Amino acid sequence: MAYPFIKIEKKWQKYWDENKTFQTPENPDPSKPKFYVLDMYPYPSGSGLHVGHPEGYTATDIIARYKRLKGFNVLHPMGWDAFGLPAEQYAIETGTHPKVTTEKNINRFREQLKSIGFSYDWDREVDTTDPDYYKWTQWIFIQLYKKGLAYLADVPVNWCPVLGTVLANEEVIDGKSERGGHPVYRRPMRQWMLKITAYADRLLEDLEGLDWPESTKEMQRNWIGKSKGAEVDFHIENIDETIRVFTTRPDTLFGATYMVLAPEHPLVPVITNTDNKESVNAYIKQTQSKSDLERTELAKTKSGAFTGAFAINPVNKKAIPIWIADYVLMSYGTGAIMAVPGQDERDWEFAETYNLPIIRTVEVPSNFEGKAYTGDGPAINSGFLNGLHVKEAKAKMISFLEENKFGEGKTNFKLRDWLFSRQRYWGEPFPILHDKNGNSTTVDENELPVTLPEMEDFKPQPVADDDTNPKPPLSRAPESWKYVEKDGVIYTREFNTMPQWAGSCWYYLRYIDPKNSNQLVDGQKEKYWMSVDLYVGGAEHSVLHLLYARFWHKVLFDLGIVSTKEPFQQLVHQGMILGETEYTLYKNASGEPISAESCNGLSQEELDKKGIVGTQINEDDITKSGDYFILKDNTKIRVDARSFKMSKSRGNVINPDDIITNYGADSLRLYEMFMGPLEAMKPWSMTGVEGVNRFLNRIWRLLIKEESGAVLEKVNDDEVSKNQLRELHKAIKKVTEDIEAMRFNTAISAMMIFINEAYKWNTIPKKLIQDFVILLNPFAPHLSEELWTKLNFDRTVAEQKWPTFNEAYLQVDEVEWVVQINGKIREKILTSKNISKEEIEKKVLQFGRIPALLEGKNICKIIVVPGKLVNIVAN
RNA sequence: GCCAGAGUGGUGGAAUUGGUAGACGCGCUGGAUUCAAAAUCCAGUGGGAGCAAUCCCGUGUGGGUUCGAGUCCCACCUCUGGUACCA
Repeated sequence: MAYPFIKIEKKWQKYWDENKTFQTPENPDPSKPKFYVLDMYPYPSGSGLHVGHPEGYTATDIIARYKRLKGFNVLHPMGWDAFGLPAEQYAIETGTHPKVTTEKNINRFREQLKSIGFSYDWDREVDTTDPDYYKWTQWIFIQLYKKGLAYLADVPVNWCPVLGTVLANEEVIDGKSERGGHPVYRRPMRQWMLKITAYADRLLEDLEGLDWPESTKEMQRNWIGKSKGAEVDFHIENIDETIRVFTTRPDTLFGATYMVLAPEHPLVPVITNTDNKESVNAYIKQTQSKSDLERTELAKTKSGAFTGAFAINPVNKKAIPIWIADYVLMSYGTGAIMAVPGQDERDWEFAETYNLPIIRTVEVPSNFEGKAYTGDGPAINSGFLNGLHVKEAKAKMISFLEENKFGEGKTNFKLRDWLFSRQRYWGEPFPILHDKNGNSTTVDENELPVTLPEMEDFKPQPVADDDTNPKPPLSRAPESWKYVEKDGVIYTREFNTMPQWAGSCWYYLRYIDPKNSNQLVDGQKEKYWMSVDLYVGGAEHSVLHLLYARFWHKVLFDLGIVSTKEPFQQLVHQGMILGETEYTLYKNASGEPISAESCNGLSQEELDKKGIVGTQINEDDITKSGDYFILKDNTKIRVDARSFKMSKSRGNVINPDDIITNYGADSLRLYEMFMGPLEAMKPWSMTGVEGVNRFLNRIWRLLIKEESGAVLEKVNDDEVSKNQLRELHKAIKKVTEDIEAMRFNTAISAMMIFINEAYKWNTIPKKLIQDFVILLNPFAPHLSEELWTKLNFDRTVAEQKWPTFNEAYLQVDEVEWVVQINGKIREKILTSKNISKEEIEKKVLQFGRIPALLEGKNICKIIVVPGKLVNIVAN
């Protein structure tokens, strides 16, 4: 019989709610240390919570409850990232206002989170779509604007026709939108930009001090993409123009045999001669018509066109041909390069395609077989640089360029300014007014927020062609909203809205002071709570959210609003939870089973074409042979064993509500933590859930009479035995250390070991079990509170102190040594723990089979690892 | 291609600084209980040889360092995530 988890969990959730058990006081006791533990707040989607959410949330909840018991003031809040495309798409499809859907979804999410028993301070909830919240998002934008960090610009943007909006570079992956995977095209548009590039160096440098996963820091470094080199001016033969190029390899200037401009480079029409005009224009047209997707897909072979013009290499005055090619991007560097095929793989490929000369300027190693050589070596064919290695040659060339005014040393970043406007309805309106001459100004700060107008039709409008600018939904807002009179001048409001990232750039600050109507956050409170001590969330935000939030935080730091350089001191990503492992048997068109290796590497399309169907089969029908699974009754047939990402279409989605109903919230929490390391990707297993549920039942039955619910007689006031004390303190030590290191799986295993031991005891002293119930509390808070009450202990677990372990209790009188001969275990021997090195050596040589095994051998050496192992080296 | 991380039983995963590989859970096998089943409890469970004591093999592969390697070094293979002409 299962313990009555439904009743227990409801009871305690209600208790916590009514007593505001986990409320963080407005003015916390300053004598206590603080701990700010933050979850990445969810987007409240219509499908509710999935099992991925409670993974990170349980981890932080364990930490929060543990830290409270440890005597910390804990800030552990939750809120909603509620602006964004899905609510709006849904609204468009159903005609329901996004506000309505959002509210409904938020209520559902809140209810679900409460049903898992998370210890959030619900009085600090934030909602990015709440005007009281986005008032401050708008306020921050005004500060950015005032600092010159927000500007309007005509720039080539990522236009996604399906979504009817532009996207930031970070939101485009392989030429497709990050959300939904729709194609993205380049087109020029006048848009709001945020000058994140002004903070590039600081965003890069300050990564150093952060306790973040190395991979995430590396991703941000790559995204910022700092590279040092030089800019060099090339005069154009017979035309009074110069073209500036950026290169990271100024040392290879002698090997520049041609030059390439991006097709969009402004000097292309100027320098192209009449003979080549037609082919150049044709090439430009060809590149323009491609989407980003096609452009990357077709990037296998290099293409380009000759302009007919020549540039003069400043270092040797040689004339080199100028080409245009789409492998040079207008958006990076100067949009022009000097091509050095000898030392650059792309240039080599292009030179091969168009038969352009190749000069090596770095001596290749004797065993080198490739084409372009990008490694180090002495310079050759390079005049005054000959013999110098790359580093010295670079430095010498840069001073040569600077002395002769041919160019200068220069650092470039891959990071682009952040495209900040979206042509959608469901986002923060910009606090910006435009006059009829095209000048813009900000709304007065005391008139914030600029609320979203009520509208019937909030669909984005498709645009006919690239020359028409899309009309954002707000352009159809009521006149009373659209036009504003200020000092006798009629202004038009900005019709674009902010991207979804805006609200999440600073929400962690609002939790500190969520109701403040005068300031974004009170300075004193900010100083107390910041920075976030632990931030847990998905790795998918490694670049987007985490980079944007760091940027805003630095701007707020410069404004003196926040006191720390960085918002999130420690960051942990929870791993993805996959569906249950599936065993797939493939069958060919005639329905006969075929071996899995013949389908490996084939796409779903190719499988469909061949009529191959994968069917799921039962684990009982297969067996393992070597590295593969095979059919039991046809051992020639290999079967695929894999777990997949949960998805509606695959039908392998696990709903946390079902787990709570069938096994309880404590089981859900415990299972999510017991599955494996928090950061790892791991498959779901229903039998695993049953396993931890069994464990909770075992705890219950250890102490409680099943029929009556009363405490068992063997739970009494007896003295705690030495053995019991040791087992308890082993558990305290392990659980404490593992929580600190966020190794929750092994912490749970330590509690299981304790309970397994406890089942062997005839009596269970209350004193002993009391500490165990506290250990259990962060993991299974409902069960632990209920047991606490049943055992008639004082107040609630949440008000107790975390037990400390005493090393003295862990001591044992006897130790077991492993006796090895030449590294192989031959005997085990028990001795008192205080035996000396000499004594154990002597003892071991006469013990058990050891003398016999050493017969006829010379002992060279005896290695003793105190209290553990003796290794006799003999030949 | 490049960058980062990971490969351990049938399975999810444990193994402080190199020192008993496989903790704990799942599954499986046997037993107890039951009219029977479920649930529960007890025992066993890496592979191979042997009646047994015991021995041999075993942490992706191949080398190396060491008294001793899952752990350190070199080369390679596979998988996962990120990225893609960034000059």
